[in-house]
Amino acid sequence: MVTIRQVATHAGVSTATVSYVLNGLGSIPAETRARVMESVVALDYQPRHAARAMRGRSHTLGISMASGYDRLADPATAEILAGMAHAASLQGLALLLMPMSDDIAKSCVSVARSGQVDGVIVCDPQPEDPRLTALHQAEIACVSIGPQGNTWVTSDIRLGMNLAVAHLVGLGHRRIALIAPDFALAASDWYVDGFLAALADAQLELLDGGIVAGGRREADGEAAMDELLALPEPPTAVIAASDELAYGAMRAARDAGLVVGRDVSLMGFDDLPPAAYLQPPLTTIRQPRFAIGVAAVQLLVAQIGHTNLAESTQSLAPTLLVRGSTGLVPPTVIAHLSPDK
Amino acid sequence: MVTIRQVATHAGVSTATVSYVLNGLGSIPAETRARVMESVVALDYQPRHAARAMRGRSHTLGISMASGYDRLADPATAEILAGMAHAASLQGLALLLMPMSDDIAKSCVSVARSGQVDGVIVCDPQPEDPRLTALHQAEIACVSIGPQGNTWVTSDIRLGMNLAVAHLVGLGHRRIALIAPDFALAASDWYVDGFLAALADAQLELLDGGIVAGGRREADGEAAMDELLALPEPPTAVIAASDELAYGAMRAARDAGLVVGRDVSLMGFDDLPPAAYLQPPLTTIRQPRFAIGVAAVQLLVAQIGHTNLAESTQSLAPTLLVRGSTGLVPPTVIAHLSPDK
DNA sequence: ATTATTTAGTTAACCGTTTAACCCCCCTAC
DNA sequence: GTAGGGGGGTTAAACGGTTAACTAAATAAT
Repeated sequence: MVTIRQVATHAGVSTATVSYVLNGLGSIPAETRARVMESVVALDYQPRHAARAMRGRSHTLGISMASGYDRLADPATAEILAGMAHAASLQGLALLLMPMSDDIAKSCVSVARSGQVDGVIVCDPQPEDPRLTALHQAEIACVSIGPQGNTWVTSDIRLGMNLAVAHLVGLGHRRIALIAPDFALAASDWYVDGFLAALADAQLELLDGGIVAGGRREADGEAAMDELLALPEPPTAVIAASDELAYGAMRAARDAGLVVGRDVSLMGFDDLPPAAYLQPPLTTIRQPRFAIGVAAVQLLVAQIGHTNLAESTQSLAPTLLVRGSTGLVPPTVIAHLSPDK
Repeated sequence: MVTIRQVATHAGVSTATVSYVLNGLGSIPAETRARVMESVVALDYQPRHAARAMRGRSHTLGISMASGYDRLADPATAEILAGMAHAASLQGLALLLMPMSDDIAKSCVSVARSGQVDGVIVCDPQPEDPRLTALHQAEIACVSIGPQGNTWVTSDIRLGMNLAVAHLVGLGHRRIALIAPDFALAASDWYVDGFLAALADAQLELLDGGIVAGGRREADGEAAMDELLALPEPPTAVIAASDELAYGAMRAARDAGLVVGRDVSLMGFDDLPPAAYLQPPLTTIRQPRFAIGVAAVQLLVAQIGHTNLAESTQSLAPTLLVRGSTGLVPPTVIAHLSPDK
């Protein structure tokens, strides 16, 4: 274990001087600086992180997952994490996957209060998430991935919905339905609001039964699609609020004897790995996940410096990915609709 | 900032006693212990991690990625990470995504030598990975994900190949080909060796041109499949060394007018998210990724305790997932083969 | 009755940095 | 000639725990 003292002795200076050189502080002439650096290299000195962190910050950001680390295995979460790791690495910050006990809020705050991290990124925040209230009370800098708390970053769902509807309208669709997301989702309202706003933008009316309760799993999407297809006047295009719902919807359409992309258009939302491999490949809205991770780190870093825990939020733009599951509105339906209007 | 001294004063004992109580050391009667704990709760005391880590260990494991954190976005990597996070959390250990500079080996070792982590898990180790040599030289505990270095954990590729071949043989296939993986992969030999051993087990001969150079990307798989289908006597079943290769192979088969699962059987290797959504769903070998992550943490923890950095390796069993892309050998081919033997 | 052991604690020396406060010397200005 | 002002350092006090060494009293063994 080489300590700063040994370096100081070797270079013939005091430990303070070594410290100043290493941190680029104080007024040290180039000659002394060089001598110190030589000793640092010669002894292969590496400052102890713990000793360093005792005074200043830990230069580490914590990541808190809701209820178990299974969520990490989710490709979407992984991509956000990759963005965070990238941004953190650029700033020389480390990312800590915080260990957690049964009481997640408690373990999350205790890790932060122990000073092991300078701030926390809260993933999958629930409405009234106990972690957020506890972190706020302990005055610990934090940002959530999703619209919850004071500082957060999320995907602009409304814009995404607008993109989706505009794409379908561009293909001639006028009867567009929505398979809604799990209402437990923090941003669930945004999907519906965005959808309605986009319809209004296109001067379309919401069709009867045009918004059907979805959920989270594939089976929910399947049931929802069945429901839509059973409508007296079924939609010609369907937007699922998540790719997973779309998987199920596609199966339902196929089981009903329809060719997706020709007889009925179907869109997903997320762009998960399977989307491009479905038959037909799924047209979907790609969430800017990597960018969300990057932004979260930047927001948190900004918050750590200044003590003002001011509100600060960021909505990042998703993008449209056109693949095979959407196509021109079927002529028969146009014929059917024309006299209708 | 509540310190241990304040707790000691509040409880009317010395700091040493508080420390002993908190760490469950020394001989402290229940009554004193209770008094101390009361003070801890009353003052809402939280020990500083840095101060603690100055003497003992940091109770943190480092994770080193090869060349950039993009790999984190890979669903396979994410699942391993989830396993690591799970196992670490159970032991009250935190996981640190180590920041890295241009010189990955250097930054990796310096984080470890600074004592910020007690050991390192090396992901995607390359042959002669500079991180491994540097870590070993610095006598830092480490385990790699993949067969490289002294201590590692990986999937039992040979067993997986055996499972795959046995499955196909069970369906009546005798002409089985392999699309080989990227030869830069540390375990690439295992795929070929395992395949050959499995053929031998089944008393089958390797057919001419039965192992074709693959690669890593989908396009490689497509080209390889084209090559196999152009053989004078093409195989009735093909094993791709990765799911991604299989995606391409499936496309090639379809483009050649074959129905996968009927005219030709195709297997993947990995079980990535899209596999179940291909048309037909891909029969594949599921890698025990979560378990690999768990095992890596356990191996590392074991190594950190004992100073003997003895070799220790672990191969975990993959499992067979039968889906739609494999089926009974086509009767025509059987007829064609029968007189041949 | 004396010695040995155990129990229940205390004291204080660390751990390796950072940094406020100080010192000394040389130079400049008045 | 002396006060003032930097440049170029040094000293030593934190920081907040842990833990070896020690003490004092109570109990057990001889």
